[in-house]
Amino acid sequence: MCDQCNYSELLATSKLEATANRLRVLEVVGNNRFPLSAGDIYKILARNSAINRVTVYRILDLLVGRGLIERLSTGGRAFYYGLAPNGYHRPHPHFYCKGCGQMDCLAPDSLGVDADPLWKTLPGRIDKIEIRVDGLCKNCLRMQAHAKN
Amino acid sequence: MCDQCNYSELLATSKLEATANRLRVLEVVGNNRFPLSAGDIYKILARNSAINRVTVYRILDLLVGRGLIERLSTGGRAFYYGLAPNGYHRPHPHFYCKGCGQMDCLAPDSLGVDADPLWKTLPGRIDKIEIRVDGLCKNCLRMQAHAKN
DNA sequence: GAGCAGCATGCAATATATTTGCATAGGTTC
DNA sequence: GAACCTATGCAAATATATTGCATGCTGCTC
Repeated sequence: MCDQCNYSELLATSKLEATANRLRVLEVVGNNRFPLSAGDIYKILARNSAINRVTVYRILDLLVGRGLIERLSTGGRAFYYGLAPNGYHRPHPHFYCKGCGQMDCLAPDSLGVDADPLWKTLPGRIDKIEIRVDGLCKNCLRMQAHAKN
Repeated sequence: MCDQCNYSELLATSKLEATANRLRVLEVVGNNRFPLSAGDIYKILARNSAINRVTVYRILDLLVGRGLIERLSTGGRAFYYGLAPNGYHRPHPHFYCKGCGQMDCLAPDSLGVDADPLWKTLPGRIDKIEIRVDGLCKNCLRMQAHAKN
């Protein structure tokens, strides 16, 4: 969720025409407090007005390419999308619940990471460091406990 | 790659019958010095003797379930499989080259991670922390530089 | 040894997520 | 207004993974 980001402005900054569809996609991704899958985003958008699945994929690719949003991988099969780190958002790890498939953002400092040694030794280019914590969320944990009884 | 793991023993420890196929899958995963996709594993196995794609998937699921191997997600669409951390292998991050799709293991200490704050605050169960560094490997970097000239 | 249960495997079909090819519609430029 | 560019839509294709059902093997019981 972002209260400070102005989405049309973000698009403009990236030299992208702010079409209605792009704005809607960016809003859905940006206003959600956890990352969503392409399918989720499509469903949300389609509730209000017609849009094609493929258009959503294309816009997501475009926005990822311009660095406005980031593409996260999960323990599952689909990619998830969230607002990319920028002036208002520091990079942060994510928690993926294997029970319900829900992906959550963790606080940027919930995990101390020191990447310096890596930058010094890796003989390639580093674009991004993705950290994902897999497990069971509080709810699924409780449900599992009940199921056992 | 593992010189110290005895694969039949590993299977036995997990109370799994050491069928020829399971051993072969485990060997391919274990003897490779970087994680492989299910498709890669299938292709390697099929070169030597007949095996069904589905059997490979099922064996991989089984071995992941028993914690013998681990399933890694990439920036791409397929899962990759590597020997799971055990007495001989410490958990370690991976490097995924967006250029060639190659996934490599990084040294366990290449990245300093302090997960304590997380364990204390997260109201759920943590099974695994997956760290993936995305970028371009040395080779792809060079190729890209050439392409520009 | 016949019958049966359990398990590993194979084959075909299906599901899921994503991508591609091609057509159209709307604007911009000459 | 013709040529062109870009965003979008629709249908089909692709890649990866999963499911359902059939087969064959092993060991067990009677």
